[in-house]
Amino acid sequence: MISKKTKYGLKALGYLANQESDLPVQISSIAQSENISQKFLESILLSLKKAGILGSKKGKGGGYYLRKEAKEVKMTEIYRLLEGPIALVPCVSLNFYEKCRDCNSEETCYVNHLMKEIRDTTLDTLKHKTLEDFVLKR
Amino acid sequence: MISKKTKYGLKALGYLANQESDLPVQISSIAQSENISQKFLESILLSLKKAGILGSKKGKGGGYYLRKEAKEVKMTEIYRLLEGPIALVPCVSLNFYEKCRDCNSEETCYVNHLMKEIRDTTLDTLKHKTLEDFVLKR
DNA sequence: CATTACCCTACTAAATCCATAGACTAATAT
DNA sequence: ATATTAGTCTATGGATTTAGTAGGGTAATG
Repeated sequence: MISKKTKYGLKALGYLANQESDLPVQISSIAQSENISQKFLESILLSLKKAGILGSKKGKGGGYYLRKEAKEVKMTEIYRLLEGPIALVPCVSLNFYEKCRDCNSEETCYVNHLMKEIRDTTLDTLKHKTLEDFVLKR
Repeated sequence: MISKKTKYGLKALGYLANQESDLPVQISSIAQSENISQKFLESILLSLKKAGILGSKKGKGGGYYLRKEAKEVKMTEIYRLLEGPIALVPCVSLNFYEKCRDCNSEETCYVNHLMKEIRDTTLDTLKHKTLEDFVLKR
């Protein structure tokens, strides 16, 4: 299960990607359209900005906007940024690896093997996705 | 990320599946071999028993044992029992479905579509797995 | 000067992980 | 038979972490 943070972040990014113009969109618009707590969304967008995915502009006419084209924004990047590891267990994570304290050998660990398989399949579907897949065809 | 409960449960089931004989195995043996807090493991095994996967025998020579053959124990069943939904979001869960409060249409929800894809792929790998896949070849 | 992002803090609520302690039950030894 | 012991059952509680909410103030921009 992913956190609300991730879900909201994805929805917000989708909303921005579906924008006609490149003008900044203010937080309140996104929050309202996507039914997200504005304050919570604030912190999410901020972290996306710090990661370089979003840009922002203060003052009148300000708001958030995508810094790259939608097809340049990789889904794996977003997911790892918002949610963290894609793997279901730290010991099979590529970007957030951690050794299990409770098992001495990963080679003989059944759980390890199974989780590796799952990681690979979800990674496979995520790898080929970008924000552009969130843009609705019209 | 799965919980420790799920991880420990899987490891314990694997341990039982790898047993030579059908004799009950006591909690302490499993806990020791797999480096799991014995008391925590107790509650996990109990829930597996209540679900009909494990049987138990009290008193001297007692312990826990598999009630079915390893290949009869489906991985999807175990996962749902220990961890809950396989889906990453309630609105795409088959067994634990819940409507999102924040979106009105699932058809036009980007997140929904993406998460459905991920669900299908992990379900695909889990579907063909049983406890037998945890038995080490020798 | 109005608008909007930015930043900080503190709180609540829930879940996770695990410890502790005792009750109960069945097999074994005497 | 009876006592003993190995083991499961049950319940509770607590420490820690995480998710999410809320408020209020600051800084930049038009």
